Amino acid sequence: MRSRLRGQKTKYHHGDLKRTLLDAAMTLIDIRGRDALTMREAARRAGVSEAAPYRHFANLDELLGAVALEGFEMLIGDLESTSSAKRIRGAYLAFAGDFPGRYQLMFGALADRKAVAQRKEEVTLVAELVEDAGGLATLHGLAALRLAGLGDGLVF
Amino acid sequence: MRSRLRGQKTKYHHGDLKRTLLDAAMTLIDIRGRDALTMREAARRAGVSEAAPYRHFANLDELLGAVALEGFEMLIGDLESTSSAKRIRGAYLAFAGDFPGRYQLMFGALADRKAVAQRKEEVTLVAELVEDAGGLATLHGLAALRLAGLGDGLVF
DNA sequence: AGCCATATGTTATCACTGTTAACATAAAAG
DNA sequence: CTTTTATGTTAACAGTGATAACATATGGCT
Repeated sequence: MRSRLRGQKTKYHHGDLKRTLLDAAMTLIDIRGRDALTMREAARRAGVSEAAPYRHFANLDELLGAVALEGFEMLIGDLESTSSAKRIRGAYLAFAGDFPGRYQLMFGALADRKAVAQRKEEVTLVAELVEDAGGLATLHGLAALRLAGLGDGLVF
Repeated sequence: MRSRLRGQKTKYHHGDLKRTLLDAAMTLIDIRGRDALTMREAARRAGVSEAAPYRHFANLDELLGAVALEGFEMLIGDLESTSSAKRIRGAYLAFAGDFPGRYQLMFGALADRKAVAQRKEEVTLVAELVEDAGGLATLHGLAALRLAGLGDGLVF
């Protein structure tokens, strides 16, 4: 009967746990870095038990993959809604700067081979979108070096 | 008295543990990836107890930093002993391909701020060495995307 | 030579993590 | 309403970084 009440806090079933976990994961990864994202910490932030996430993500890699995928959707959206080459370049670098953890995850080495394959489509699309704005290799190099704190002296 | 014997296996003191740990770390990181390098696994490979490494490296980050530093020395050596722009580019990409884990560590995000600062000198030197060979940003972008399994379609 | 400070090992021990199994409950389908 | 299924919980396991307490070499000093 408790479940009939509309108070969210006492529900046995969360209702939107997958979404909440993803949000928590993205916040953690952007604010405190990739290593700060643990399955258990995401669970804590979502207010569920430490094993609950495994009903929605088979393992940590899968959660990381989901975060990366959402990142690509965001980035592609940003790039597609931008016109000039200069602005596309700006949008690309802004995304990397605004969501550093997510960005590193998106273009970093993934353990899971399936995730790498899936990611290729998105990366190919991104590469096409930035082709006239410097090219993916150069933009990614710039973004990655900046995020590593090594981009100060580099000019484009 | 046991110590007088020349048999290496029964020595209480290892004699060259720091070097051995570094070698084990580099092997692990290149062969099985960054996550495969743990303080304890390095200790096991060196044949010492799991706490012994802490006499030589305050923590895992310091060990990672030492690996990165050696990587820079190697890379800089490679680049300095190469002449034409084309060959420099080749040497750069070859290093990244041959020592993927080390490369990602060298140019990846580091938690330790001190390590980032120290690394800047090396990176600046590398940037100068490859300036006429495409530039660091582009070369790093290419190398990083390749290591992430995303470099197939990219041309330079 | 012997003595002592120091460097370098070892053995617990702690808190935290990923992950799974066994169990509990709510929601959905019949 | 009953049964199945989805989605939680709790308890456990092994592996990890790290530290403290202890043990043993090593090298300098007299």
